[in-house]
Amino acid sequence: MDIREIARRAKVSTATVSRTINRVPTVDPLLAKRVWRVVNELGYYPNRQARALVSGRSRIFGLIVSEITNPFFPEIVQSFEDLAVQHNYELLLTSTVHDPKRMEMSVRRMIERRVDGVAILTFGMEDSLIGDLRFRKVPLVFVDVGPRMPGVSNIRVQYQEGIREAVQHLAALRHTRIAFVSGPLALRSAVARKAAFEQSMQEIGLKVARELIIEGDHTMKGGMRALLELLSVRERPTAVLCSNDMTAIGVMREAFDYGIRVPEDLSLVGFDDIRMAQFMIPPLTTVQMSQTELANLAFQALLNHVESDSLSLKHKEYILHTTLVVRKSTAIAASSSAEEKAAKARRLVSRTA
Amino acid sequence: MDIREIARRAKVSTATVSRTINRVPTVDPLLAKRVWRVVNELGYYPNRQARALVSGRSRIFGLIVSEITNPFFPEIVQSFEDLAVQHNYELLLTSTVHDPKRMEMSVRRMIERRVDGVAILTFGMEDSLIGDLRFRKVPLVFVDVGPRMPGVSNIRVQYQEGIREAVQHLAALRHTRIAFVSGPLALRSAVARKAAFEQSMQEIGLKVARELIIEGDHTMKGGMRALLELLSVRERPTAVLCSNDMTAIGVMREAFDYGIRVPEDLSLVGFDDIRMAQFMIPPLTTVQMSQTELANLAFQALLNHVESDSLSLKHKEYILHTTLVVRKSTAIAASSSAEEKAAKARRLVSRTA
DNA sequence: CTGTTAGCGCATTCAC
DNA sequence: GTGAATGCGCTAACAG
Repeated sequence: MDIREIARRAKVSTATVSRTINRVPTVDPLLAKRVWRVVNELGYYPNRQARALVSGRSRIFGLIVSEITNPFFPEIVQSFEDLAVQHNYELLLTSTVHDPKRMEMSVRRMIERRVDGVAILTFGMEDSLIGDLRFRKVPLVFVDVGPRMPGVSNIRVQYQEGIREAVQHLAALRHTRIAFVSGPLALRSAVARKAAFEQSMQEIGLKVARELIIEGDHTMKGGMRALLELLSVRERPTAVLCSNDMTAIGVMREAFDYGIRVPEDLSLVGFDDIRMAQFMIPPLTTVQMSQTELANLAFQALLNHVESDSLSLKHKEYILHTTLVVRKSTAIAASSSAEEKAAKARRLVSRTA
Repeated sequence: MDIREIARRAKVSTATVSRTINRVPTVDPLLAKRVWRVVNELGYYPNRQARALVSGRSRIFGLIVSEITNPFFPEIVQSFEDLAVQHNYELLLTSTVHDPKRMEMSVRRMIERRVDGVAILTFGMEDSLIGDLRFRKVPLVFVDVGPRMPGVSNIRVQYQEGIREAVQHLAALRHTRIAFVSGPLALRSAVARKAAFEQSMQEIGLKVARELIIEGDHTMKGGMRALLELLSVRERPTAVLCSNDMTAIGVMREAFDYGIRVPEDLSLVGFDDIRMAQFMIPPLTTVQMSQTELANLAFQALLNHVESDSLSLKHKEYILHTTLVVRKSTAIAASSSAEEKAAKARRLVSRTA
C-alpha cells in the first residue's frame, strides 16, 4: 500500500495525495476530503524513508551519550523524546560506553541515517569526528566543550552559581572545614566544578585545605574511597561537597558503614540532582543541573539550526543555570557544639578502630 | 557525494560500488580495492534511507517502553543498543508515558519508519494496535502479555522461581509473619508476582494473613504508604517482600523515618534488581529479573523472525528466569529472640507515638 | 565478473 | 488547482 494506491482509490493523482497529506493549502477541499477518507480507511502511513530521500531531511535528531545507564541521562533522553514527538522528529540514540570505537561508530551511524542534527552529551569528541559531521553540514550542539564554529552551538553550564549557593549554605550552617571530592580531572566539567568550589570558598574567606580536596571519578566507588581518605586526615571535615551525586552516594554509603551519621556527623552535598538523589536516605541536598532544561536547550539549538537557513551558520551559546536544592543531608556543623563533638569523637573512634 | 560519484572516480559502475560495499564475493579484488580506496578517501557513507527503500528492510528495531526514566529500563535500552550495534541495526526508542495517545503515536512512528520489528515492554497494548502492526507483518515480541499468534513472540517470566527463593530465604531466617506489597493489580505482571508469593508461602505451610497483603503501585510513595499500613496492624510483620524495588525503597525510607532498622527490625526484599538496589543503604536483597537477559531475548526474538522467512510465522515463547540476590536488607527475624523483641517494641512505641 | 537499466515511495517541478 | 513526469540514492535484474 503506497501513495499510488491511495491516488487510484481516491481517483486523483499521486501529487494531489502528497499535497493533501502535507497540508498544502491550495488543494481543493473536496478532493482533500476524498483523499483523507481513503487514507483513513486503508490506514495508510507514508513511508518516511522515501520522504527523507526526496526531501533531503530525515527528521531525525541524533543524541550521543556516554552510557544510557548513567543516571544522569534517562531524564534527558525522556525529555528529548517528548520534544521529538512534539515536533514530529525521531530520536536516534547512541552510546559510546567510553569506547573511542563506539564513538566513531556513533558518528558513522548518524551520518548514514542522515540525521538533521546531533546533540553530543559525552563531554568531549575528537576533532576529526566533529569534522566528519560538519563536513556534511550536520548541525551540532555540545555541552561546555563545543568548539566555536559555525553550525555548532554550545550549552554553557553555570557551575559557579549552584556551587556558590552550596558553599554558602554550608558556611551558614557553620561548617568551615569543607571537603571537595572532584570528578576525574581529565573532564572539563569536573575541572570547572572544582574551580567553582575553590573560588566560592575564597569568596567568603574560607581556607581550602589541600588534604580536603580529593580526586574522585564520578562513581559510587570513588566516593567511598574518597571518604576513606578524608577519615585519615588529622582534622576531619564536617561537610563534603561532591562533584556529582553518585560520588555523594558513595560517600554516604561509606559513612554509614563507619557509623558516621549524615547529616548529624557529616553534611553532604551532591551535584546534578539525578532522580535517585531524592530516594536516598536521607534525601540528598544537591546542586541541580536540570536535565529537562538541558534537553530543551539542546533540542531547541538543533531546531534553530535546521529551521532557519540564514542563521544556521552562526555559532550560538546557551546558558544552563544551576541552583542548590536543599534536602536532608545537610545540617548545622556538629563541631559547633562541644557536647556533640565529643559524642561524635567517641563514636568514630569506636567504629573505625 | 553519492554512489555515482564513487563509481565515477573509481572508474567502475555504480553496481560494482554497491557490490563492493555490500561485500558481494564475486567482485574482482582489484576493482574492489580501487573502490575501497575512493570510498575511504572521500569518507563516503551509504545512505541508509535509500538502501532501506530499495531493499525493503530498514534495519531498525523499535523498542516501546512506558517511561525511559523508570529505573527498570535504562539497562534494557543500553543492552538493546549494544546488540543493535553488533548486528548493524538501529534502535528506535519510544515511550508511552502511560498515555494511550502516545502509545498510538509510538505504533504509528514505528510503522512510518518501517521498522523490521518491535519489542513492546509496556505490559499491555490494545488489540487494534497489535493489529495495525501485524497487518504490516511487523514481527513483535512482548513480555508476558503477548498474544498467541504467528509473527509475535513472547517472553515468559518465571516469577515463581525467584519469589519462592525469597520466601524460603526469609523462612530460613525464621520469619513467619511475612508481608507482601503488591503492584497495581491491573497489571498482569503484578498479579503474577502476588500469586507467586501466595503459592510460595503455602508451599511451606506459612499462613498469609490478609492484612499483610497490601496493594501498592510500584512507586516509592506506594511503598511508604504500605509500610504505614503495616505498622497499624495488630501483630506486625518481621519481613516484607515487595513487588518491585522502588516499592521496597519506599518501605525502606519510611522505615528509616520511624526508626525501624533494616534489616535488624525488619527484613526487606525487592523485585527486579534495578541497579539502584545496590546503592541503597543497606544494599537491597532482591529477586533479580535480569534486564540484560531480557533485552537479549527480545532482540534475538526479533532477529529470528527477520532472518528466517520460513519460521517467521511461528509464535515462539522464551523463558526468563528469576533468582534471588541476597544482599544486606535481610537478617534473622528479631522476634526469634525475646530480648530483641522487647527492645524493638520499646523503640517502635516511642517513635510512632 | 561487470555494466546497464529499472524501480523502491515519495515530493516537486512543470505544463495544463 | 491538478496531473504527468522527473529524480532523491541505492540495489537487483538482466544482458553482456
